[in-house]
Amino acid sequence: MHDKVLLIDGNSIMNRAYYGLPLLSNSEGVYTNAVLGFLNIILKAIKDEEATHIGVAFDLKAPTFRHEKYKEYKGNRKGMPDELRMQMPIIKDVLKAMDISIFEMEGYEADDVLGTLAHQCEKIGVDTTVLSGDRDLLQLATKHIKISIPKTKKGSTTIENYFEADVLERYGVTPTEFIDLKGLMGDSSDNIPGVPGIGEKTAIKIIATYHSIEEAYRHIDQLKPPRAAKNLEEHYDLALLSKELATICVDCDVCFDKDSLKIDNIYNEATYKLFKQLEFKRLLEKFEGMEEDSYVEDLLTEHLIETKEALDQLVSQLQQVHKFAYYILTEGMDMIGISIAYNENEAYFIKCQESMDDAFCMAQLKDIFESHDLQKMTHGLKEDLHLFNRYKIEPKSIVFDTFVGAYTVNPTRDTYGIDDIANDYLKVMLPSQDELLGKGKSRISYRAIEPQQLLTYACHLSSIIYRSYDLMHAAIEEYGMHELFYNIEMPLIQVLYDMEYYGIKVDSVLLHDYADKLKVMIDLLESEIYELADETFNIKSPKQLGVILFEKLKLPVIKKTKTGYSTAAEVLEKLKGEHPIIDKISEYRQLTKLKSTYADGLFDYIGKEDSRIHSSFQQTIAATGRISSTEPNLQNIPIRMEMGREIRKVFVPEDDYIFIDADYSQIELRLLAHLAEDETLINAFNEGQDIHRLTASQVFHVPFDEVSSLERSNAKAVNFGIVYGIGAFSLSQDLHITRKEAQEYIQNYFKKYPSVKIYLDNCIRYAKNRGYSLTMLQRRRPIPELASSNFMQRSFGERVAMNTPIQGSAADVIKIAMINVSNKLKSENLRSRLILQVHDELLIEAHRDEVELVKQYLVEEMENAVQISVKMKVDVNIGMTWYDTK
DNA sequence: GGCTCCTGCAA
DNA sequence: TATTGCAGGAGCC
Repeated sequence: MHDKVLLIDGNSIMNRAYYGLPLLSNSEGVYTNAVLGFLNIILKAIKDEEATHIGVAFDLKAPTFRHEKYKEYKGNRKGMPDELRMQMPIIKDVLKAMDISIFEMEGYEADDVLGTLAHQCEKIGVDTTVLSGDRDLLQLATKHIKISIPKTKKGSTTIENYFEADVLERYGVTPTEFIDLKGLMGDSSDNIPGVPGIGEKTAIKIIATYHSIEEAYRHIDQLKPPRAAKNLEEHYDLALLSKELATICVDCDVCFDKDSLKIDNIYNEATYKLFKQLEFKRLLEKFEGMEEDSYVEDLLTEHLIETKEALDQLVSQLQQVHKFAYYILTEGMDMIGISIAYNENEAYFIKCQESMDDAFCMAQLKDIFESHDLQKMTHGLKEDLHLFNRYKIEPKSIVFDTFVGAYTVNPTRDTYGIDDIANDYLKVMLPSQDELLGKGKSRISYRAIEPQQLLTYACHLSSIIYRSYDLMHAAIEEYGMHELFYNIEMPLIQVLYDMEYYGIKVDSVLLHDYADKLKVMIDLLESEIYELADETFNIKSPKQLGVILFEKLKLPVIKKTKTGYSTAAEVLEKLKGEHPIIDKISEYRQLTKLKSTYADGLFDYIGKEDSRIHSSFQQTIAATGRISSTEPNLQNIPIRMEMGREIRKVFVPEDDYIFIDADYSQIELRLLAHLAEDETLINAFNEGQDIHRLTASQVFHVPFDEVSSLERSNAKAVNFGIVYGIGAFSLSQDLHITRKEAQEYIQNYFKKYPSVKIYLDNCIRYAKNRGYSLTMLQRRRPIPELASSNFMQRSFGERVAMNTPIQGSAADVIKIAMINVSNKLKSENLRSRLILQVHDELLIEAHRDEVELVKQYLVEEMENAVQISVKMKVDVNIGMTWYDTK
C-alpha cells in the first residue's frame, strides 16, 4: 500500500466543527461539540484518503514573523469564543491519546508548518493531503499535494478537493499565483491590506495576464483599468508586503520524521477513556471488544467464593476488619451474588448457586451486616434495604452510599453508576451494566456471561466502592457538605425506603368506576368531534389534529412546533370561540389524560397482595436536591381541576387509619424573604399576612384592603415568576398582558422589594464567579451555562442561579423535616407512618388513636426543621381519602 | 423495540 | 422567551 500523509489544520478544523454542531456538553458540563466534530471530520478523512500517516498543526497564541513585518496582521481578528477555547486543550489530549503528532511552532502559524511538512513529503515522493477550512492553503496545491476543504451543508459534510489543476480551473490562476492574487486584493479576515481599490475581479484579471505582482508592475503602463494601474503604482510597497504576508512559509524549521506520523493504534485504552469521559457514544462503538481487556490494568486479586467453607472463612476475616464495601448483584428478583472488598488490592465474589443459595449466603452474612462495629459502604442503599427486608436482616452502621455520595458531590449528572464512579474518581474503566450485558432485545443475563468475566466484573464493583469512598468523603468535606451528606442525605435513604415499603392503599373498585365514567364521556366527545370534523381521525395525534384544525377547518395558526402546527392547550384556549370543535377537543384532551395516565396508568401499579401502590422515590435525579417519584409518579396527581382532583378519592388509608396531610405554606417565598433579608417580606410573613395580596397592593399601587381578586392572582403569578427567575415575555404570556406591562410589574416588584433584587443579582454574580450555586445547607449545583457566550444559554444559567438556592433550600428543609418526623414516629413507637412527599407536603397514614399526637409532632418537626428569620408555617388537614385532606 | 417529539400533570 | 420533575401516545427507523 502506498504511503499517504494527511496533514490537518487544527485551528481551522476545530473552528468548522464548533460552528457546525450545536453547543454540546457532557454531563459534567464540559463543552464537547468542537472536539466531536473535529474527530468526525478527521476520522472520515483518514478513511476516505486511506491515509497511513497523519499530523495536526495548531497556531500558537504568540505573535508570528508576520506580526513583526506588519503589526496590524490579523489585528481585527476576534478571539475564539470561550466555549471553543476551552475545547482546545481537550482535543490536544485526545490527539495525544491517539498518538497523533501535534505541531506547534513559535513564530509561525499552522499554515507554515503544514506547508513545510507537505513540501518535505513531496520531496521524498509521498502523496499528501492537507485538510483545512481555509482557502489560503490552496497556494500549497501541486500535483502531489491535495488541499481538502470540508463544507458542511445541512448536517452532512462534503469535501472539495484541489490539486494544482483544480485551482487553476476554479480560480483561473495557479496556486503560486494565488499568493499574488491575495497580495493585490488583500484579505480582510487576516487584515492583509492589499492594494486599495483593487478587488477580486480586477486582481484575477491582472494576475491571469501577468502571473505576478512584480511582472504586473513592470508593465504598469499597459495595465488596465487605469485606476488599478495608478493604485498599484502608488501602493506597490503595500502590495509586496501583502504578498509576503500571504505567502505560506514552506521551509520553516520543523522537525520532520515521516515515521513518527504513522497511524498506528488510534483506538487504544487512553482514547477509550477520554471518549468515555467526553461521552462520545457513537465513537465508543469503534472500540468493540475493548471493554473486556480494558480493566486488566486495574490490578485486583479476585477471590471466588462458592463453597460454604470459603464463605465461612470470609466471614471470619470480615470480623477482623473495621470496614468493608459490598455490592449485592441482582437481576430482577434473582440474586446473582455478593461482592465484598475490605482492602485496596483484593475483592471477593460470593456466587449464589444451588449448593449455596441466596438465602443461605445472606444468612451467613447476617451478623456481619447487623454488626454495629463493622462499618459498611455500599452503592444504592435504598435497594439494599429492600433486599435486606426479604432476608430479615436489619443492617447497622452502613456509613456511606457512593450512589448518593456521587450525586451530592455533583447533582447535575444523569447517571451515577459504579462505572461512572470508577471513571470519575479512580480513572478506572469498568463496563456499565448495559455494556456488559447489552441492552434491549439483545440483553443477556449475568449468568450467561463467562464466569471469569463475571468474577472480574463483580469483584470490581465492591472494590470501586471501597477505593472511591475516601476520595468522595474528601470531596464532601472540602465542599463543606458534611452536614448535608451525613446528617441529611444518608439518613434520608431509610426514610425513602420506608415510604416505598409502606406504599399507599388504593381503592381499585373506585378507580375502576372512575375509569369507566371517563370512558363514557370520552366516547361521547369522540363521536361529537368526528361529527364536527366530518371525518374520523386520531384526535390524540397532534399531527392529524393539526391537519383538521388548520387545513380543513382553516382555523388561524397561533403557534408552530419544530415539526408542524402546535395544538397545545394554550393554542386551543386562544382558538376558543372560533369553532365548536375546539371546546370538545380541549375536554377530550383533559379526559384522555386523566384516563390514560392516572386511571389506567395507576391501575397497573396496584399490588395484588396488599392493594397498595409502591412508588419509587429517586434521590439522585433533581439537580436542585428535590426528590422525584417514578413508577408511578405520585407527585403529579391532579388537584387543580375538580374532575382530575376526584382521582384523589381512590387513595385511602387502611382500616383504623386516617390520612394526615401537612404542607408548608409558601415555603419558597418564605425562604426568599429569609435569604434576601427583606424586612417587608419577613414582617409580612411573621405577621401572617396574605403575601399575594401584599404583593398586589405594592406592585399595583392599591391599598391593601382594596386589592381585587384579579390583582391578587396576577400578583401571585409575579411571585411565582420571581422564584423562577422571571422574564417579562413569559410573565406577559402567563397573564395575557403586553410585554411592556409585564416589565412594569417586574420593575415595580423590585422597587418595592429592593433587597430581593440585590439578592437575586448576588445569586447570579456568585454563581458566575464560582461556577456553581449553593443552597442553605451547602448543596452545590454547577452551572456551566453561565460561562456560555450564547445569550440563551447564559440567560438560562442566570435563571437557574436565581432559582436553585430557593428551590434547593426548600428541598433541604423538607428533607430535614422528613427525617425528623420519621424518627419521631419511630421513637414514640407509633404505628403511624410517613408514606408520601410532594416537595412541600408530607402525607402520613396515621392510626386513629394517634391522630392528635401525630398532628402535633408533624407540625412541630416541620416548622422547626430549620431556624430562620421567617416562621415556617405549616397547614395540616385530615381526611379519609387524599381528596379530603384539603 | 427503541428513540424523539408533543403534550400535560404536579410543586 | 419562568424552575424542577415523570409519563403516555404518536410516529419514525
